[in-house]
Amino acid sequence: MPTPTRQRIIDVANRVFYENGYGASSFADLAGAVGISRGNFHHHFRTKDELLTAVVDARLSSTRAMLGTWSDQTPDPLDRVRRFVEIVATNREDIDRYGCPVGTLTAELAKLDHPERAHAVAVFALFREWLREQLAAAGRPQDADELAMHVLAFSQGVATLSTAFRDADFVRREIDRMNAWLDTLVTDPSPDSEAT
Amino acid sequence: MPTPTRQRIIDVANRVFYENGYGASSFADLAGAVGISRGNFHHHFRTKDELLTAVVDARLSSTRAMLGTWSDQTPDPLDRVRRFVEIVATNREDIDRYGCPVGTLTAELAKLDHPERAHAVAVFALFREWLREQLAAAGRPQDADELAMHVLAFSQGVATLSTAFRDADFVRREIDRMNAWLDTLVTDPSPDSEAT
DNA sequence: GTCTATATCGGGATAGAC
DNA sequence: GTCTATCCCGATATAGAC
Repeated sequence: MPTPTRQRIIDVANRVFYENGYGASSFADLAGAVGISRGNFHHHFRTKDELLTAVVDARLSSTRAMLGTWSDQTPDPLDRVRRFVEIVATNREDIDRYGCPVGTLTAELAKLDHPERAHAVAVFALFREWLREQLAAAGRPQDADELAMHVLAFSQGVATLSTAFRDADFVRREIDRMNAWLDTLVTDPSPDSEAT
Repeated sequence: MPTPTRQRIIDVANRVFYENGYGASSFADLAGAVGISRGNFHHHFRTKDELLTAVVDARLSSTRAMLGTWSDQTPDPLDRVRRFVEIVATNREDIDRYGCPVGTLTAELAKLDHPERAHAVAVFALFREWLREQLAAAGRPQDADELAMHVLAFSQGVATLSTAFRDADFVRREIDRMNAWLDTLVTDPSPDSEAT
């Protein structure tokens, strides 16, 4: 059986929200991209906010799946972190044009003071928690969350400047720098290992 | 004499664009905030794009002034960089709610594929060039631009996650980490000092 | 320069036929 | 489930009086 219309709408909206922004995406755009009428569109999603909730849920679900795959395919926890670090290069063309899907959506919803903001931040929290687990397993249980936030900040900084300057060399250099930093984590003593 | 209406419009729009985003800011909002009629508003700025150009020009000008002040008030080039690094803490309350003015505007204009995007990126370029000068003066002429981009990426990463998680401790930790990294710059040999 | 009035368009959202 | 037709509102933008 073909993909149900509801799911097709979510998939299209996920992409259109990413490319054009939430506020700039109209029902007419979305219905046209899905290939259905606006009336039918409203049959599946009464309001735009309702659709946004479904899109964020879909992102939460696909992110969970992706992180699970990474965990399955990569035995070494530090290599898993490196796989995360690499996505700013893997998705570079999209990022150059539209930025990071998570960062740009949370930023837009913050400005709109939108009720879904917290929900969107949960996608960030998924990455944060997964990175925290890997860094704890890599020998940094004491400061794993701080380090996870640092890696997350790296990805957001690189994504934002990649969108601004569109410089592939910059992205590569920052990834190399981050990987070198990750190497130091296991050799260096963790900050409060002597304080405990 | 009082501030001319045109300038008052630019000042208000600068702030409203920052807080609500460019696309979500209507002429009615802006005219109301300035305290004039919509008709009068259009007398000063025919289109929203025209107003955006004026706002970005104002930001370029105020950024130049701010960087000049920092240069004047701070003798040591590395201390100047530290002053830049500190702004994510200084402006934390605004950043928590609205993100970085430069990063969020360029991201939005990228998604809108807006002609003013390049103009908005010029604000980033101003910071980049200023940071490059300071880092070159601090003893890193070979890789000053790379390092400048790294510092810029730091600020954007911290700003984006600050908007998402609103965690002052995280911001403080990242600033401390960046300052520690800046310390290593002068002691460490620069990458291609032996290659030349 | 500033206003009111108005034109025009596109947005979200609903009703109801098929 | 899907469509057409329609409503209502708010948005940009213009015209013209004062």
